[in-house]
Amino acid sequence: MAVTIRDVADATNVSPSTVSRVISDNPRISQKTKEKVRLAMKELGYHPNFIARSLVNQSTSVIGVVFPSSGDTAFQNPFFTEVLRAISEGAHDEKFGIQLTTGKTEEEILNDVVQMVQGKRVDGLILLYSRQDDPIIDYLLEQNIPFVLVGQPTSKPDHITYVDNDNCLAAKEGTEGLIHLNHKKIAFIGGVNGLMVTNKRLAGYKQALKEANIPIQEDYIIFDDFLIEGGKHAVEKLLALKELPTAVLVTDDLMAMGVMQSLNEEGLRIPEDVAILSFNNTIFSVLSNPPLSSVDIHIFDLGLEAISQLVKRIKNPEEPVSHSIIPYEIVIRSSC
Amino acid sequence: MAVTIRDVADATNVSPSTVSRVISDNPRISQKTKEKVRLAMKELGYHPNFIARSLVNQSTSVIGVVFPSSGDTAFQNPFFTEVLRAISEGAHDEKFGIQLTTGKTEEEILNDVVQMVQGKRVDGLILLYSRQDDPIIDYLLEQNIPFVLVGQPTSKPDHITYVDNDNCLAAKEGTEGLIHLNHKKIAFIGGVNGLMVTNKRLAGYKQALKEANIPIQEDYIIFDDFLIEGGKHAVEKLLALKELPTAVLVTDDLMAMGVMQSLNEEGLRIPEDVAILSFNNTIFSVLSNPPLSSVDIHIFDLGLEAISQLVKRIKNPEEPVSHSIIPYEIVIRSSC
DNA sequence: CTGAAAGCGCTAACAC
DNA sequence: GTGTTAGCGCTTTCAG
Repeated sequence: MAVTIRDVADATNVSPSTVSRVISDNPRISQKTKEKVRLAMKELGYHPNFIARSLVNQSTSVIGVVFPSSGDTAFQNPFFTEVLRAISEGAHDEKFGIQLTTGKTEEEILNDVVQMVQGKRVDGLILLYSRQDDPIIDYLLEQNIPFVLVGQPTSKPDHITYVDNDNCLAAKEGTEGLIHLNHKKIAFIGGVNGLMVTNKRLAGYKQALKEANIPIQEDYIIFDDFLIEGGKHAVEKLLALKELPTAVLVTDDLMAMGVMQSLNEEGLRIPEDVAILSFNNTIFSVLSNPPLSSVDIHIFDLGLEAISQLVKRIKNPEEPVSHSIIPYEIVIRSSC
Repeated sequence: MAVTIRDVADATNVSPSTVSRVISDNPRISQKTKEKVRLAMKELGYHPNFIARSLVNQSTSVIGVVFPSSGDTAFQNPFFTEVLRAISEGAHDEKFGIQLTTGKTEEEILNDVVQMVQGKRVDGLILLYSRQDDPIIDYLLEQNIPFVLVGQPTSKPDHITYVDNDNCLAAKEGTEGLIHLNHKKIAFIGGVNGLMVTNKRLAGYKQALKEANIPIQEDYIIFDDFLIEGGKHAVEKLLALKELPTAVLVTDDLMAMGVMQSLNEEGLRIPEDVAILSFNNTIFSVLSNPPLSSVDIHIFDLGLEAISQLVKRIKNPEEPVSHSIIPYEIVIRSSC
């Protein structure tokens, strides 16, 4: 059995409450007692039991991180690992632990979240995605537990603290860039339809075309998974059309890798035959051949801001809802 | 305040212990009572408090995952995200939660582990690396808490359950492959020196050379980080030599990417000028140009086996130490 | 400055 | 079958 506060108390002839006060460095305890107790703690190898503390404090100093329902594929995408890295770093600085959801289907994940929240395992959560009609958001709102969304909510924005880029503007600016390069036939390859980030970037793409008086062609708009395979499927669909686009806006580097591979297999040159502008500026954009032009959305900052907002809300439940917009920048390499 | 077992008891005119028994589906409770209580639980929105349960059970159903001290870089390397994915999947099936270390230095990580263990936050741990003189191993052994090592321990193997590949054999076989391709000048580019995986693969490399009567050339043996930069640094060192190797064994795909980049910049062709055999067979080996030949160490299986062993040991403390060796296979593409 | 006592929410003997 | 009681390890009034 582990050594408890009681053992320390007995060893030093003080009461458990005194030991507890020494742990929290309560100023009303004499220096002498503190030293005596601390010595005993060291000698006995005492270490506070967080579970017991959590039970009385009703807080665990652990935050939950919720992955999208394609969670098993998410680990492949540097976007998620990079936000996770930032969250991990921020959590460490704030002395919070992090726990991950492990479910793969939407239902399992909701279940994970309920376990975390009702089981009182976490003090707050960060959601790494935003999609339409997500019951998790409603649940969290209803439970009134602090949470931060990475991405823009589809509804009730006034009640939800989120951290995001201006994805609409980023996509618009990116598309305009392609237009300035004299492209008129520009395709859009986005992640799963229903994801807010996809919606927003699509909106920006359409705006840019509209303002340039380029008609929007629905079969140039394709949705698929944030994976290499997703990019490949998208190209297949484009190849089936009678007229290939001369440029594509791809909303994820990993997808862009798939797009490039498939184009290569068809003997199409990048950027001569098809120009590509991608998103996320991950390690893949540097490694690919040719190196990808990509919108750097500052993933790490997104994560850091999310954890910082969350901790703020955990510490002060009255903290008003806030919306942080992280700047982006377009990094031009050789793919457009 | 959340609804407790007491509230449910009051609402149904039974005692708290009865409610507790209903929760655990104790067979000695009458069907009628069970239904009555379950109905009340539903109506009141009762959900068990895991923290309270953990306190009395002395177990949390959470396992800790320990990242290497270069934790911030680990997230970049698909090896770690892939084991994590497997662990996540296994943990989910076993109804365990997972918590990650967040520290970046060795000291911080040891600290994280102590918090998890002494704070009774986790029932067991998985270490994602094995290096020489790791105080964490000693600590865990001393605390007598279940843990599983992914990799081979540097000492006390009889007391440590681990999951690994036969890295020595894999490297030997890989090197032999290069030798069969008529290479005599073969370099070894490994991860940080001191990591067990590096040692083992180096040993296999040396064995193969020895058996082929090829003298071992110390300046062909280079250690660096499991990162693109690591691979680049290694190439710099090789370029400084008077005689370039005609083949290299690189113990990680990400490093191999750096190696290839640097070789390309020097105008050296792969595999004509320098052949490459890499390790891990991650997404990078497929994406690179030319596609990398790589030793597939079955990362996912490594993770699954680790979590399965850990859970076994958590459920049965008497479970004897076990050593699992996961098979590997060499996947030949175009880099050698 | 320190101690006694209550209680966080739950489970597990031990009764009956 | 079900209730009573004690206790997991800690914090926090309330006394003194």
